[in-house]
Amino acid sequence: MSAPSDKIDKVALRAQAQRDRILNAAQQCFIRHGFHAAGMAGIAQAAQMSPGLIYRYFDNKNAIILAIIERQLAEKRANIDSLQAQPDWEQRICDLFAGWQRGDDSLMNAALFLEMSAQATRDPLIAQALAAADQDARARFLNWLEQHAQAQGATPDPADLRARALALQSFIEGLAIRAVREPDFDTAQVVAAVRQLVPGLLGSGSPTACRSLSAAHD
Amino acid sequence: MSAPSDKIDKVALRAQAQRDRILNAAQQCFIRHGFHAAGMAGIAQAAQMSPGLIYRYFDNKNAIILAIIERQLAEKRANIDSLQAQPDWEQRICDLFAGWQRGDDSLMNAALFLEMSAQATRDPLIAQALAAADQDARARFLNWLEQHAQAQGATPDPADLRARALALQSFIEGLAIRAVREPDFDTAQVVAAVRQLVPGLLGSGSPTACRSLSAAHD
Amino acid sequence: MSAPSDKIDKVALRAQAQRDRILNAAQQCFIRHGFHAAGMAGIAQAAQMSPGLIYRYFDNKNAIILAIIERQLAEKRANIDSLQAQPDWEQRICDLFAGWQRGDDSLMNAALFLEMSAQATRDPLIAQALAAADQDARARFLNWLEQHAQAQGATPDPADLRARALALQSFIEGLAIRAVREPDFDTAQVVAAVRQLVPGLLGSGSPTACRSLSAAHD
Amino acid sequence: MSAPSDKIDKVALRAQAQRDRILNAAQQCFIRHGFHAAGMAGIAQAAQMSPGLIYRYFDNKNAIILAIIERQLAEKRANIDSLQAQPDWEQRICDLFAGWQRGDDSLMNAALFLEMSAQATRDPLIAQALAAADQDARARFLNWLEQHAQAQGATPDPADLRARALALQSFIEGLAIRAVREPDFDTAQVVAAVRQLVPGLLGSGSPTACRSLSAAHD
DNA sequence: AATGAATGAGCCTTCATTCAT
DNA sequence: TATGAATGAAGGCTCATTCAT
Repeated sequence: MSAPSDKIDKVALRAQAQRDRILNAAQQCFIRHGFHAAGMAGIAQAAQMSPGLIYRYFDNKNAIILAIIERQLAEKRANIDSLQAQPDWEQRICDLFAGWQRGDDSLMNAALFLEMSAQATRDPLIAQALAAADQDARARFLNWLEQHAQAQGATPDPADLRARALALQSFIEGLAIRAVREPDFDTAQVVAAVRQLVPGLLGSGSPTACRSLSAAHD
Repeated sequence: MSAPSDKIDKVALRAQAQRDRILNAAQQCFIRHGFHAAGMAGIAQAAQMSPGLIYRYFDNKNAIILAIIERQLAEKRANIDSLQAQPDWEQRICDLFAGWQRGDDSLMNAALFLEMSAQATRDPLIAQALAAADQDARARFLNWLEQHAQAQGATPDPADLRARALALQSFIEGLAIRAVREPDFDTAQVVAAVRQLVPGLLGSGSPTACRSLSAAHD
Repeated sequence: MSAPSDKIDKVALRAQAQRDRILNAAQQCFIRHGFHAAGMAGIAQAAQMSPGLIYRYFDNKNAIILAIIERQLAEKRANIDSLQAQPDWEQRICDLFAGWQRGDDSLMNAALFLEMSAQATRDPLIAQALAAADQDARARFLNWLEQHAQAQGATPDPADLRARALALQSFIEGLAIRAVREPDFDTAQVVAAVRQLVPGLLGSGSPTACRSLSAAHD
Repeated sequence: MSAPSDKIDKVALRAQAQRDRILNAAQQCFIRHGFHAAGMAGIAQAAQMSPGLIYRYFDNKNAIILAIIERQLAEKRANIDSLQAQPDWEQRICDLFAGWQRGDDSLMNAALFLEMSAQATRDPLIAQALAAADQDARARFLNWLEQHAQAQGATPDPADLRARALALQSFIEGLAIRAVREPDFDTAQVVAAVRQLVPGLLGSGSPTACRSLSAAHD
């Protein structure tokens, strides 16, 4: 005979599985139609369950959106981690971009990212979640740049590092938009663009060098 | 005595004024609530007219969305032009960013830009309009970089230039997202970030130079 | 100088001309789209005037419908008169039918006749007008049959005559429906059908006529 | 234990019941107000359900109209069949007429018939359905007349028979209009009218028969 | 007399949510 | 737990009618 805790676990496990099934279905629908245009009926069908059942696992549609967003943000964090872990980060960014172009669901989906960002403009709860994720992402970028600099024996200005982290973040998000907008874009160009920019970011840590470059223009 | 063309002009002028009033109201509503959640009733109220009257000037809600998008794209083009014209383009980008943060309607509104991009995922007409604007923008960026390089007597690889144009475009769009997401962000950081990145973009054109620079520090 | 009554006449004449222009336009629209689906805007355009002006000559749309109906009923009466006047009434009915098929506006239009009949089901005012016209038509038919019988020296039962008048009326209206429903119908068949029925109606006095007619077909 | 087909049957049965409830409500509303003026809200109220529910069973209002029309046409066919089956068809026609006067819903409703005919002028789909039903009805009339003639040993001209079928059809439809227009009409007159006309139609082509019949009434 | 811009009530339809089974 | 029928509040849009000019 099974202990009562076993049963509880089993129940909880099943509940989580149901939640996941709903979230997967919802994500698929949201990507295809957007948060608003995707209907609960469609989500239910995609999840192969009745519309009513969804409400046993989520309070309402907005709760699903919120959950999806949180899942995506976790995904994003994982991506950043892998970006950091991989030695050839240029290639990693290019892989990210290719995944975005493919509309890969397993990665932080780019279309969903736009939807989320737009939604955050209105829903303070979502805005807050995104802001937190942003802070986290930038902190990781910063940490990464710091380690990189230290590995090179450089001691860059902290403010300078923050600026670079911000630049890196902006650039990557800009690439996400590009992936959505030009799904047939040649990835090779992106590689080149990344090669153009990111060395400058990780680069010497000597703003002077950079500055001298621009100074040379004057 | 008044010429008949006078009256025609006046009528046409008033019609255009009405269209503008509707578009301004709609833009306001769209920014606040999104394309879908914004209702015709709300737009009518914001435009201080009855809902029915709107349909004298626009076929339907979608036509309004399209018109708004086209207006925004024109705005975007103007921004790029001004970016090109101004000698201190770093400052110009920072100004852009500040405008985005303020949610300035007169500029290409950043929240609207997200909404548009999300909508383009589903509506082919919008996707097409955005794609055309993107091509145009990149061509302008490219032209700008070319002129800049020529002014320096450099003859960079065309593929290289295309990559830089793409990078510039992505970075600026990434900044737009940032502006929406962190309305209270310190602009000073952005200035620094721009200083970090853009010189690398405009830079003499030899990525080797860039790399050798950073190599020089090792 | 003109007498004041002259001016009044001129004004009244112009008013009547305007009313007619509106009615003609409305009739055209009603036939094409039906009472409900025809809009005041369309009627105004067809009448080459502004929508607002129509309300100077008619209280509202329903008044126009009513006026159209009354005009049609007058038309109908004229048709019956001509039916009576013409010696070859068989041919006259066939002509009527052909006119209905053509959708001839100058005759009592068949499509309009259906619209009117349907409307009479709901609007008591219209029902009353139609009922009066029906009474009138039947009286004329009756009178016609009486004269026909007297011309043949017969003295049929008045109840019998009433029944025949009713039959004639029903048959003709049934033909109107047929004309609307089968616009490409061969008129020859209708001629034959008329030959079949109407002699039976007129015929109590002249069996020979009846026989010779059908004999002519064999 | 219940077979799964049991449940499926029950569901399908209920669905059909709901469809019928809607159609009955719609028919009632359409008769009272016409296709256009009858609102979905009214139909829903008459069917004692919410407006939204109707759309689970019908795609849109037009689908309801179509379904109503098809139901009416089936009714019409049944009426013709019963007309043919009954020995005393004169009486049957009179019964029909009385039913039309009563606005009997179970029979082919006369007011609805007008509405349908008017609608067919504009909607090609409806026109087609009505045309098909007309062909069918006329074929049945024709068959009926043929059998009748053969029973009498007569061999009438086929063209002649077609003409009679057309005449019969027109006359009956004309009676339907009359029923709508004069709901208080004395049915006795109709009986007489029918007696006047129909013998001529069924008659072997021998006017003597025609004459002797009407002479028998005097 | 004439215009046509403006109104606003009302229509058809959708969809998140609930509830009886 | 699961279903899916049922609800009803909006939403987009039309159109008869009015009114300032």
